[in-house]
Amino acid sequence: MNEKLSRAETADARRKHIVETAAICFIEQGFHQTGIRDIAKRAGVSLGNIYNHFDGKTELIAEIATLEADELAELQEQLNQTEDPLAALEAFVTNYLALCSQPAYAALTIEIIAEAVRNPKIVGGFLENRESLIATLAGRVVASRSGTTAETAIPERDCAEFTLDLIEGLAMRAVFAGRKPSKKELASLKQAVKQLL
Amino acid sequence: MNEKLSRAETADARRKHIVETAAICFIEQGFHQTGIRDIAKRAGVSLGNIYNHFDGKTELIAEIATLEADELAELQEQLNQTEDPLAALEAFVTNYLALCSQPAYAALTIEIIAEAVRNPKIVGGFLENRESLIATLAGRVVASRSGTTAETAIPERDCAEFTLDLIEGLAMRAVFAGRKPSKKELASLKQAVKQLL
DNA sequence: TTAATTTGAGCGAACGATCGTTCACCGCAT
DNA sequence: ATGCGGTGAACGATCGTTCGCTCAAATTAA
Repeated sequence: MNEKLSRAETADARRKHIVETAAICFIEQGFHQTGIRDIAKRAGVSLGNIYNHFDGKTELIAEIATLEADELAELQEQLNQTEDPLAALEAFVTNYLALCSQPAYAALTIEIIAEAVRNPKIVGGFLENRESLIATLAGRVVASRSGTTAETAIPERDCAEFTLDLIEGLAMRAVFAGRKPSKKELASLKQAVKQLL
Repeated sequence: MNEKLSRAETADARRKHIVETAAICFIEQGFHQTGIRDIAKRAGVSLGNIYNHFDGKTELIAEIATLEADELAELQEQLNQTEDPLAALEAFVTNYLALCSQPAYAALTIEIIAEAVRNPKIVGGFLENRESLIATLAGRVVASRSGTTAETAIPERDCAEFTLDLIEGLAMRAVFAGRKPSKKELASLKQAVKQLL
């Protein structure tokens, strides 16, 4: 193919590389403890050049936030493709827990949340993807209930949110303790999700 | 009593006042966006004087973290004093949700967590109090189960953690949306907690 | 095709602001 | 007289961002 990359291609690659490097820095040092110079140095790029690709520091974390949110889309797809709703839910719990339990993912999430509190721009696509995931999840919840109709059941929307809460909470505790969730904890989690249905 | 306060008394009052002012600043602007000068100015205290009372900026957020953790002790007491375990749990859910739903409390919590990731000193008393609360909660969980013995039940310790996860998750969502949890949400939450038992 | 021109990636010094912290000094309570 | 709460100027470092510049690729004109 093309041995030489077009200008647009190298620019895109550079841009991507800068974002990834920024993510690494934010994970290791935190958003506010990371200077543009740190990112530039680590990415092997000049200080000023970063401003040729990004409006500023905020756009960097915002872009990372959307990248994180995009990972939810994959989980959502798997959630939809599995026919048996209960099996789909079980697999989702395992997969989403595995994602949230990654120290790098957790660290980034915390930085993003802390920043999003005061900067609505960052929340951007993040909430949209999550909202979409919640809706899908709620659909599977209601599907898994067919047959056992209890009129005291938790509204499926709330049930979906609670499921995410449980997964994220367990993951956060594990990450803070510097370990992966144990099999026992995963079993408890699956049990809890089942009992919420 | 004493019209004039002793030197030690005024010093303690000053210290307290500085911590509270710092908390306000951290809530409004975030930890890293707040300068020592901001705190000094707002507290009506000289810049250098803050260093007569605190080692530095980190000690301020650490002290705030312990203050936040102390609020958990009150909830724990209520949890123990109510005889009926199920009623105690219901009341706890309501009270802890109310606490976590306060925007100021939530904002501080996020700042503390984000900072605690890279500074173990801050976690200090925070995790101890939480651990104690979890233990108490687990005790009430097991008490509320007496009579209905299902051998598939979630371990009480996990059940206690899950309960906190649900409360905190719901509260965080409400705060992020700029509202209080609705009565419907509270009802769903209580229902969910019951189903976890 | 070649020549002229525009475009934008890439660079690093420089800017002004602000950061956390220290310091020498002051004055009152002990 | 001693010590400590209180002060604010000053320090060195670092911050995010801007600026003028170079140069090669892309585009247009010839």
